[in-house]
Amino acid sequence: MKGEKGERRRTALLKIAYRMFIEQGYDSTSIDEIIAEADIAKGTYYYYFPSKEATLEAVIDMMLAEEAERAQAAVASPMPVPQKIVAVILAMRPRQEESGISTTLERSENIVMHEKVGRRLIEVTAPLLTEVVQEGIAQGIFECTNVEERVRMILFLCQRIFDSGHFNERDIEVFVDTVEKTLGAQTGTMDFIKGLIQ
Amino acid sequence: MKGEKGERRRTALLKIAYRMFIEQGYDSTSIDEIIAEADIAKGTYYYYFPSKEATLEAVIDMMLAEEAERAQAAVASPMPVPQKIVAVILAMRPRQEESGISTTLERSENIVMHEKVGRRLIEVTAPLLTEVVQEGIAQGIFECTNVEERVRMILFLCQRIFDSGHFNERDIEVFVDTVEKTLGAQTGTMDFIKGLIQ
DNA sequence: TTACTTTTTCGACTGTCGGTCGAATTTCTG
DNA sequence: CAGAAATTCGACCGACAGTCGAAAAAGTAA
Repeated sequence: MKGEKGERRRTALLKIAYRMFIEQGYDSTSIDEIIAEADIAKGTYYYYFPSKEATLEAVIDMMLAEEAERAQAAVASPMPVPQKIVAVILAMRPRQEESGISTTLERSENIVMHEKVGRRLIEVTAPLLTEVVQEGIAQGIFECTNVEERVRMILFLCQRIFDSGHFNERDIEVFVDTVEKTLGAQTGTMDFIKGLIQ
Repeated sequence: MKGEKGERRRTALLKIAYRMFIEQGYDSTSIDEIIAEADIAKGTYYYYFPSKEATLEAVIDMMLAEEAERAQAAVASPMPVPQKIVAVILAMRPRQEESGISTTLERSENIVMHEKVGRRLIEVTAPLLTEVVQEGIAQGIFECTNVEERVRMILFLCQRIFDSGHFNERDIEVFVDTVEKTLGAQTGTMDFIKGLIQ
């Protein structure tokens, strides 16, 4: 009939899982390791999570929540449109902790986690960026139809850029060019993106 | 000092693995199932493949080989440029057998396989399409720099379209529009793509 | 306090799976 | 035919996700 103590334990487990998933990757973190770290029996773990994958899902929610909040705040603020775009794109960037150790390096593993984070990130970010772009259209900076689809495409490309070693200048140049053209912006309008990537 | 009989067994195993990976997905196909199907002892299996993942790699090679050959032939032929592009894009389309049962449906599993196939497919296809686009530039159909990067980006988007349920008309319209603009083609030049997707 | 119900915890156990290994068997070679 | 090399075998291992019944802890009502 309670649940408050239980919630705290769940959160604690979530934080441990979060850290370990980021440090060693999802696949190579075993439940046994998590419960050892938490000093907990296996049954207890499965009292709070139905499966390992459910834990990953919850961890991802946790990761995205803060980031989404920050991006949302930026979008709602009275910033100029280009700066809002920067804010949203920055949210797409892999978190420092991640890139530090595992995710970036051994990305042939961790595909599952990486993919899931990516999908969710786009889901969260797309409506925000759509709003910004529509604001830009109202201001005459952009000119296009099918905003929603264009935005999703841009975010998708953005993810690719951040993902693997696709970091050379040419790729970025093509990306910026594509963004400008697909949104119907004047050439050079989006040049500032180049700066914030490297 | 031989290897001919051995090669045949390897190929047989590869074909079994290929079929089972496609029918049930990579993750949910166990080595035990494969060797049962092949009526082979486990040691024999590992005499031919160092690991399950190596088998997947080999299977993917097998899958891509034929497709790449066909695309290559089309590119080398004296077709008009647009038709060559069709040929390459068709090669990106998920194979019928795949979409039939597992890969498309339960794509939350099979991520590993799906991802690997995707990467390899782009690796194989990119140089071909680059060649075609350069031919198009020579003919004045396209006009752009950084062809290699643009092509990779297009293939990437193409994959996304075929991937998940991103199949509505608007997405395709945006895709076609982006391709035209990124290659510097006249509006409408690439409209034929719309037809060949649905 | 006591008697009870509910929530939480425990850890031994199971089944599956990828991979190993040494020995047996077959095939090649001189 | 003898010895070497290639091939096959299957018992075995360790790791791991997940289960289960029972015990302990916490809550409730008298």
